Amino acid sequence: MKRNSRLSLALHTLSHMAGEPDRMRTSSDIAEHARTNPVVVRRVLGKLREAGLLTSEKGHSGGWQLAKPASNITLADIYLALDERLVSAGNKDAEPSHCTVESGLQTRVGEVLDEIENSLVARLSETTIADVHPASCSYCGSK
Amino acid sequence: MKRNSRLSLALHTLSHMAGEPDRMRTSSDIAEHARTNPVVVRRVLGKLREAGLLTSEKGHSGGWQLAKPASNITLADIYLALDERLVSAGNKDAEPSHCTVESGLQTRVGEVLDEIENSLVARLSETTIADVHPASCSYCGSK
DNA sequence: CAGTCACGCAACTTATTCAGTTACTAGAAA
DNA sequence: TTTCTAGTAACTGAATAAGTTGCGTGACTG
Repeated sequence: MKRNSRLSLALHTLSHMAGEPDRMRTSSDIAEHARTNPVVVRRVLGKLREAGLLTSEKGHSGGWQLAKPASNITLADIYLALDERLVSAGNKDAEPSHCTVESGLQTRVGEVLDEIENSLVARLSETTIADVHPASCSYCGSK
Repeated sequence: MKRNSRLSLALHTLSHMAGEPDRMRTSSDIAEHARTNPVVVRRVLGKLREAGLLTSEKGHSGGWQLAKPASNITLADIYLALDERLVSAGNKDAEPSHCTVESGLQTRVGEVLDEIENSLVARLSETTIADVHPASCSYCGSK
């Protein structure tokens, strides 16, 4: 795959699920649709389950389902569940610099990036899975 | 270094320059402050020069300078100059899917990610280098 | 003019990340 | 008991990007 594939895969899968919330999907089904591998799917969806967005069941007729209505799942939920930090890179080691100006500036740059990161999450929280795949979707026979 | 290092390096360097706009800085100076390599610095700053944010001069007393006032350089300018696409991953190959629902959904997911990307750039355009390193910076003797 | 300094650039090396893959275990239903 | 599915660990391979080396080019200096 390519960059941002986790977020893209999650978004894709959950949007699919939003179309038929009652259907149980196996990781193989999902992987086939997303053109990837069942293990990769389980890895990504596992994070979403930990965050309470999905449920999974083992055994016959097992698989994955949304844990709550699509309109209650925002892109921020997904983003945070995946531990993505696209902008601020999670305030690294930050070994203190020799120079005071340097140190102060490093801190300031980190602050600014954090602010941007927060803005991004705020923006993501304004869109739900239901917005990505509206009930009026012309491709789905609404069942 | 680590992830997002280009954006971080650029931000750091330009903020530094904002403190003393008239000073000519060599890539070695900058690399030392940023704890990295002169060639890496030139690679990143070269992109910013292409975008008209910086100027560079060869030879004795050569180096790098801001091409315009710090308050006229936004984070979006930097972000775009670096060709970063943190969110939308730049609408890849997109081989058409067999399935109509699939294809429509892929398109839709791409649209959503593009919208988020645009929001991010809009947010970045609200902050300038001067905001990152204000003239009132307590660390710098304002000269 | 010769020497030095700095950018420009290409090529290579190294480290990291992550998707992909294989193989196995555990649990639930038929 | 068989089968189907998730869960997980371990490994592989590709891609990305930083780091490094070396050399060319242009500009200032003495």
